[in-house]
Amino acid sequence: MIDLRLLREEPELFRAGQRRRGESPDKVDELLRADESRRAATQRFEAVRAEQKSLGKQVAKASGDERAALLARTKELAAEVKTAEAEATAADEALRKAHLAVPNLVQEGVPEGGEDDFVVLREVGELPAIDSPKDHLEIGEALGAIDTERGAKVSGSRFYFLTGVGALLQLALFNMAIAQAVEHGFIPSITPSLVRPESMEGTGFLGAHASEVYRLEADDLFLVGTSEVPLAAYHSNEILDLSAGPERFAGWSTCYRREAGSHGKDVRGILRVHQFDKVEMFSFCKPEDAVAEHQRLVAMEEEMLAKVEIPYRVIDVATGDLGSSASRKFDCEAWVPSQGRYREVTSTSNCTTFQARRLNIRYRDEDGKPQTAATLNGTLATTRWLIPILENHQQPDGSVRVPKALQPFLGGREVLEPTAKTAANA
RNA sequence: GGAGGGCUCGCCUAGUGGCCGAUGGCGCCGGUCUUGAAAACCGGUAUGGGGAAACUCAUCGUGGGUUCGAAUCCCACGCCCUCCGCCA
Repeated sequence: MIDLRLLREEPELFRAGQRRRGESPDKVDELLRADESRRAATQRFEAVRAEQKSLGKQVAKASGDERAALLARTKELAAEVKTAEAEATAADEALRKAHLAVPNLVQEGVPEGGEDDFVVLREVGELPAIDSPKDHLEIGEALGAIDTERGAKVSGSRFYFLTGVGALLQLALFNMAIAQAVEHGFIPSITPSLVRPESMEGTGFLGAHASEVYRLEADDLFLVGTSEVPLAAYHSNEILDLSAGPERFAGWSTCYRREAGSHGKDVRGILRVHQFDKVEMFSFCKPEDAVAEHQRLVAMEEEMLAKVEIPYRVIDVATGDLGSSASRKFDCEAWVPSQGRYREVTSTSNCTTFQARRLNIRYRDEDGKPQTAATLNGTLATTRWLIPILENHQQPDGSVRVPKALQPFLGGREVLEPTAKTAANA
């Protein structure tokens, strides 16, 4: 939710923001009107309510004819109050709807356009020279690491088993991510994967992405698509102490996505799946620190990518491809040799105060007054990372070299060898 | 699945129809005292909306109802806790 005070003062700022996103500025004007009629309705209600209260006090003291006369008047008022209140409530609801419809203000400098109009900020690392590279699934199957056939048998398409070194590799990667997060002052956390509707709603995932979300109808709970949801909701309706700096979390959770509308896209292997694991960073900070915090999160992601020795590029996502909460988004895309292109492996968004306003997350400023906090999120590692790791480090004999930084987390293993016969096939 | 208890201002708590936005304690902030601190004492200390301001309105888990008037009475729901059963 955007800042209504700022909207009243500088509506043009938000109209321009809508145009930059490629959306109509009409929503901004609708919001302005809703805001105005809510204030008018509120004032009408408050006026009659104030009268009712003061007359009510007189009734308590009065007696006899005086009391009877007052009662007659207050009875009329009671009806007026009731209608005025109903109108105020309706105006409130209308404002809320209009408020939710306006996305966050886009940060200065974000490239304009759609999905393909991102700007490449930098490319890091040398692309490996691999003759006819095998893809991650072929490598993974030879290593006895990935089993999509049985995943499909047991759970359906876009499901998989990680087995043997596949399971170990993911655990190693995630442990390395958590270790790095702890080293940088993030609070390691393991979060719920099922959340209540208000948590889902508060983080904005029931808006445009509602069809992406699994819902357990019998219990009215949602399966999260990212631990951003529980981490953001963690401090909902709280006033934080940010005097010592941002509060940072690294949450490890399983993530679930319906992948509705992506039928036939990226169907091979584990690139696009219904269930995966992820370590997600999440920061609560003061709004003035958000831009610096965003850079910090990108730096964390790049540190991880450097550790697994994968070539990547960082892109500045264009306005039309931003989520409604984000003011700016940087993605890191890893080189995938079998596809000869970069694929997204991390994404970090600066949500400024947009998400926190909706979740009612505040902090106290120097004067002790509550102010809306800023929130940011970013990926530190996911199951998808196994793809560039396996592919970039594949060797002609079918083995896979383990990046140095990862070796301690794999019991010192330097190479993953193919198994003639995997345990699963035995 | 069954039975019971609870939900009030950071925490604990008082409050059974008007004098209640709400008591007291703890904590926190400021002051007095002190070389300094502690103790003691004094004062302050919820959030949001509207208003230039004076001020005003809302909020006692949520939503409805009764009433001129509800933290307080009635109904429904939510959540938390305990016990029993079942499962792990």
